[in-house]
Amino acid sequence: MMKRNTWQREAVREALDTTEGFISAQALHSALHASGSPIGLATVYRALGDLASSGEADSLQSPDGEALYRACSTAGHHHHLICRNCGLTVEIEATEVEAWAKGIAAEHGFTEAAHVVDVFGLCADCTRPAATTESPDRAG
Amino acid sequence: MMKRNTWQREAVREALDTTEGFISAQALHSALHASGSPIGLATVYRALGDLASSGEADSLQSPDGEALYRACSTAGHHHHLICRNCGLTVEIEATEVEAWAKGIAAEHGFTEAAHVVDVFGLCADCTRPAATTESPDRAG
DNA sequence: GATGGTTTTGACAATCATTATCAATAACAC
DNA sequence: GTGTTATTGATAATGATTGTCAAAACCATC
Repeated sequence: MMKRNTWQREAVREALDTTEGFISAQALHSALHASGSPIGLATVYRALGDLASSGEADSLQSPDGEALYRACSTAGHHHHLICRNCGLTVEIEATEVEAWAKGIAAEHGFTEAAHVVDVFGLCADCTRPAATTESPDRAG
Repeated sequence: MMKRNTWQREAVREALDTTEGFISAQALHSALHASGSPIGLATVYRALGDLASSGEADSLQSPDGEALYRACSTAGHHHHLICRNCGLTVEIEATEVEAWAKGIAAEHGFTEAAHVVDVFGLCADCTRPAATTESPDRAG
């Protein structure tokens, strides 16, 4: 089975690149449609899945059980600081946590330890009280 | 609205208590049915949700986007070390990580930081090469 | 123990994300 | 250009979860 290059796959890759934070497959599909692309939903799912398994994107599960994707520049292992209001995402390195995870795992006899470490919060902008005239938009 | 005690809620609490690792709502419902309980699926979902929000159980998203629950003895905030093969779960404290998460969040202007920190690996038993005569059972 | 107000239950429909299906299409080697 | 074959996309199917609402259960009270 040889991989072929299609404009659809390119479109997904590009849309992901130009997206600030994490985005769901559904939202990405909507965004593409809004830009005039007739790409199909199933194709977006497939492309995102491919991107994720090839390491060009990384994915995480939102608290709602939705799969979220993001283009990641850093090829290596890293984590995220995500604003739960506007979706702003900061890639963070977690040297200490890596060490900690490895240590904890070893301590309990575990091997091949992988870990899920993501921090959700409110970014500086979204921290301003909602009582103001405007409430920040939800990214999507 | 006053909470009432029903045998259903007790059944869910107990089933969760006697379960080794994390379990999904569906699986817990099946288990209860298998034990002869006529409890409804919706009720199991409700009970688990209540248990989770009252802090008596904690929940996490499986890589498949399923919500998994587990009775937790430790009332406070803690994390998990989970065997991806047999489901064995160890509750761990992560003082360092708490501090780190708070620090990272503050450093980037984030507030109200919550974090998802779970370590998946192979426990000591499951680490033994699969080439042996027996392969360990998958917990369910 | 019976009664009544209110919560809870449960069968089922509805919703939502995701995956499978499969004929039509498009990419690539020649 | 031609043929082979991976890819697409509309839609159905799946599977987890939530909403609905009348009937049943809980519990304070008599």
